[in-house]
Formats: sequence, structure tokens, C-alpha cells
Amino acid sequence: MVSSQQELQRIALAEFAIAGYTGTSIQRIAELAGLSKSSVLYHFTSKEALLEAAVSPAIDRLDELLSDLEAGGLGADYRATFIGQFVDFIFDCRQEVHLFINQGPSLVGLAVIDRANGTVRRLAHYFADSTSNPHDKMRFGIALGGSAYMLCTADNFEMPLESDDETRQALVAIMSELLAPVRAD
Amino acid sequence: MVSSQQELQRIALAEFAIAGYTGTSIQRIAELAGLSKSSVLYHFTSKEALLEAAVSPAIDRLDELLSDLEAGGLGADYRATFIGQFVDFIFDCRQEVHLFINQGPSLVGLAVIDRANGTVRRLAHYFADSTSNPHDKMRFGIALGGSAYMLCTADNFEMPLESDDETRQALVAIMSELLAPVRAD
DNA sequence: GCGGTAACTGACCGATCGGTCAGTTAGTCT
DNA sequence: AGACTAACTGACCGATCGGTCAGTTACCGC
Repeated sequence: MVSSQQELQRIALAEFAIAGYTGTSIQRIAELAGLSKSSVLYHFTSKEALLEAAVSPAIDRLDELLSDLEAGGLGADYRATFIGQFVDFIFDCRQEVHLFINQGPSLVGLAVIDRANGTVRRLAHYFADSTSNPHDKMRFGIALGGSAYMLCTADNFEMPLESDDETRQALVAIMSELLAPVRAD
Repeated sequence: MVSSQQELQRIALAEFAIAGYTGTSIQRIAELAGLSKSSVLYHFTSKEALLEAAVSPAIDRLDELLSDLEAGGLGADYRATFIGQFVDFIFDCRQEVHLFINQGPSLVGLAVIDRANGTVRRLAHYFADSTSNPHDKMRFGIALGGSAYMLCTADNFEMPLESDDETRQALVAIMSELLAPVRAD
């Protein structure tokens, strides 16, 4: 039995990811849920509260992933674990990642987006700060950002991905290759 | 002597890229230009016409780049030329690329965005169709999309890029590596 | 100076938006 | 049945938006 609140979060996340936060009205979400706009605002005090409820779990998860990385370090053993976890994350939270990638820059000022941006920035810096070589900085960014971007975007370009397993394996392999030069402190 | 029209296009492009098309009002653009909203609409019949004027040159350029690629093929010789041109393109049209990446999905239905999406789709398919191996399809997507994404996004994460020359070299090298498995038909 | 027109403007319009609030309905417990 | 309250609703509000239109200003050529 799915509660109205959970249903609204699910619909909001999907619409925010596809049409954009500013491109999605509360009325639209209400219609898709078969409720009134007032009902949406009964459950969530504002549009921003709805966004926060929809995306916070993914940010929490990324925060945790990053904390584990900071504890496990960049050694080859933990790196493989991290890569697997990161790929699982971008698979499981595809809509949220799509939203962070596409709307992180334009929704600056919304508390939950600032939080997401902060976490992504921390992740990016973790790898970039492991090297002073500009080539490797760029390489690591492409490994992380490019993988996330590709997974979120393939649909838009009518590029059917293979099975999730095959796609996951490909991402893990490519990321492992791109992150191979990482040095453990 | 820069005309009002050109100045409006320059401001619009910058704002559309940073704050989003829907997040940027004509009034905002007018204020930044020191003109009235009506004056903006004197020069451009609509907001969409302003967007089209601002981004069409970049799409034209990408179209041309793609036509050259289709003519030159995927052989190692032409590939190096293409990579250099693609990297130049994402450097020269950084704002436009930022806009296509972030807002291509949510602005579907606007003629000029549909055109941009179509061109990007054609480019993505050109490489993906050169292989049946899912790993390589993903790899090529990461090469192209990841590079574009990283260049547009580095600013957002307070990752100062090195000089343009160094950054360009790094991108060319990484793209060359990722596209190395491409097969010429 | 006069006529023509490019460039600009403020007032206005209807539509949409996020949000408020009083009222209604449905469900639960005593 | 009555009281309470969670869930829901329609009417309303002020703000913002893209766009229209009549009027003004600036510039150029004769």
C-alpha cells in the first residue's frame, strides 16, 4: 500500500528529472497523482520541500559512499570496491543523478541542491587533489562525470543500453581503466 | 561597435547557460543590457527567437563538424583531426554545450533545441554504430559526452582548469585513448 | 525643416505559478 | 452517534511571466 506521500515523491522525482524543476508545476504533479494541488501542498509544505524529500536519500547515499572512500583510501583494493559502489549508485539513483547533472548549476540557492552540489564537489576534489598532473585531473573527472552523464543521457539519444549487467560491467571496466593512474597517499 | 542585437545575444547565451532558459526572464536580460524588455522584443520577436539566434551558430558548426566526420570516416588519420576539431568546438562553444547538455532533455519541443538534440544524437550514433560491443559503445559515449561535460562543469565544482593549452592537450589525449578501439568501416 | 523609420518605452493583457485558507470528506475511536 | 483529525478540495491571492501595442525619441536623407 503506497502512501500518497510516497507516490507524490516518485512522480515529482521523475518529472523534475525529465522536465526540470522549474519546468514542472505542482499542478502537473497533482494531475499525474490524481489529486489536487492543495493536496500536494497538504503533504509537502512547498515545492522545495517536495524536491528535498525526493532527492535527499540519494544525497545521503552519495555522502556515505564518499565517507567510505575517505576511510578506505585510493589504494587499488578499495578503489575497486568504490568503483563498484559508485556504478551501483548511478544505476540506482539514475533520476536523481540526472537532476544533479542537469540542474545542479541552475538551481543554486535551493538548500537541497546546494547540498548535492557540495557532495559532488567533494567527490570531484577527492580525486583531483590526488594528483597535480592536469591530464590526470581531467581523466578522473571524465571517469566519474562522464560515466554518470552517459548513463543518465543514453535514453535521450535513443541509444538503447544493453542489459543492466552488461552496461554495469562496461562502466566498471572503463572507470577502472580511467582511474588506474590514481595514486594512494 | 557592438550592436544591441549582438549584445543581447551574448547576454542571453550566458544567462541561459548559467540560470537556465526557463530560469532566465526577458526582463533580466533587458536589465543586464540596460534596455527595456520591449526593446529586447523589438529585436527578437520572442524569447525562443532569442534562444535560436544565440545558439544556432554553434549547432551549425557541430553539424559541419559531423558532416566532415561522415566524409572523412573513422580511420586513424581523420580521427585525430576530428578529435582536435571536437575539442576546439567544446572550447569555443562552451556555453552552448553547457546548455545542450543541461537543458537538451528538458527543453524538448523548442525547435532549435530539437535541432541541437538531433545533431548530438547523430554524433553519438555515428560512433556507437561503429561497433556492436556494448563496452565500446559506452566507451565512445564517455569519450565524447564526458569530455564535453567535464569542460562545461569544472567551474561549478571549483576545480580551476589549467591553461587552455594544457587542458586542450589533456582532453585530446584522453579522447584519443578512449576512441582508440574505433574501427574504420 | 520635414518625412520616414529604426530603436526604444511604459502601460497593459491574459496566463501561469506557488502558495493560503476555509470548508468538506473519510476514517477511527469511544 | 459524536468527536477528532488526517486527507482532501476549490476559490482566492499576489507575483511573475511572455508578449502586445500605441506612443516617443533618435537618426538620417532630402
